[in-house]
Amino acid sequence: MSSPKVLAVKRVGRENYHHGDLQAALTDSAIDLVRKTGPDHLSLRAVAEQVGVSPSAVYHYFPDKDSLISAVGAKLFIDLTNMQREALGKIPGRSAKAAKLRYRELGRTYFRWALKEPNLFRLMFGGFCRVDRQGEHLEKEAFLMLSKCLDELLATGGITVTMRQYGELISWSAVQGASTLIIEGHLPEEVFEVLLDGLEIAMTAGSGGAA
Amino acid sequence: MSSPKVLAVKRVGRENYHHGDLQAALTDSAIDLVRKTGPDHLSLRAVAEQVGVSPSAVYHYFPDKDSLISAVGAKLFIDLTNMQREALGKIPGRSAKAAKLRYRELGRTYFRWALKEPNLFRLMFGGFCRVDRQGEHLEKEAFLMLSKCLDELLATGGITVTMRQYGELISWSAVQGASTLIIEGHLPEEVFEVLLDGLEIAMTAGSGGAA
DNA sequence: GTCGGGATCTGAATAGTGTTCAGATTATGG
DNA sequence: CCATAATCTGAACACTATTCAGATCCCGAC
Repeated sequence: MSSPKVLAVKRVGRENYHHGDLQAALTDSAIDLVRKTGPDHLSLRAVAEQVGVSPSAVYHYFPDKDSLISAVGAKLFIDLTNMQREALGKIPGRSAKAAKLRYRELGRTYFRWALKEPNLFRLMFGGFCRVDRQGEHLEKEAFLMLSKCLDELLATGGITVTMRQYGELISWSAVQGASTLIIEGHLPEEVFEVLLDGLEIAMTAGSGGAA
Repeated sequence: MSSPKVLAVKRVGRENYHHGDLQAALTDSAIDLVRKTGPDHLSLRAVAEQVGVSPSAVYHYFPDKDSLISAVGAKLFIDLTNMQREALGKIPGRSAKAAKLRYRELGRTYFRWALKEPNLFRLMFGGFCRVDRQGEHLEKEAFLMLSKCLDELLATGGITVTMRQYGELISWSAVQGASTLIIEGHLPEEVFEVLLDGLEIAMTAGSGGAA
């Protein structure tokens, strides 16, 4: 994800002036720096330098630093949604077992993302980027993947009718919360799988046993 | 909470030099400014100015700005824990109803804190402050309040034996996650009560009905 | 009392930040 | 091929964190 190709694709001509796609190069570089330094401590000048451009050039594509950060946030939400979609794609089948696997993998993907790139996760959910129109649209897709997953669980008897209506809310909140608490050091890493066990049991509401 | 007394308690003598408790005055002022500006965008110089002291004076009490922020974080965790304790104190009784009320109020207190002071909440859980020894001790107290609450729920039949063992994890994660998602604008404010309903039902695992 | 030592705070300086803007550079359409 | 628009630079401004030599004050020893 997030374009592993070379940053700052320059044209052939002179040293700088008009290189290929500065806007994307800037956000890519910003992601790279945020990953290392954290969403605070991100320097607009460092981003410009890494791309090989003057600081003021940034202002032709973003009105200010916060807008650049918001653009980064938008890109990260796209990346995460894509990973969720891929994760689901790798688990086919209409069985109850497959449905449960998909549900867990949805949560794991979310958590793995947070654990692998805590600083990017902090950028997304730490009040750094203001959500906009297309952000809502994207969020709707991620939400729908979860909904569909829950519908399949309901159809295969994986969850009760009563709990189905709380499915999205409880699942998303719990996974989001556990991810935060773990990367901030308030809970040990191992508890996440335990949480998934607990969620599964809670949603089945007495029809199943222990993990 | 957090000492509503006048900031920057000065001694009688000259204008500045040796005012009462600079360390506390600095953290109080920092809290005040973070509340308005957010954990990023906090200026050490602004803190110093609000207290009426030179910027370099800060470095006699904190090695750097991050340490000041960490101190603020520690204070906020104390405040939140105190509010939880107070909330529990206002709901006495050993009945099942009282136990459920206490459980919900614990979650509501957490959420109300986040909703009332989003910037302080972000400071606490946004990777700004590194947790230390006494922080762990404090966290243990908050965790124990939740555990006791769950024990009482179990004793009064409010939750199942199976779910009891996941109680702290699911509750804390879900409340933490929902608070984050709501203050960041990914979920509407009203869903929090719905989440509490869902949690209660999930923990009772089929023995109860709808809210 | 007063005098020295230690704690406390100041002032100035350094290096780095976001942001603005006049102008230099380059690409492109007529 | 040239004018125009898009793109980027360089220098400037106000602000930031951080350091350190020295001014200031409190307190205990004489």
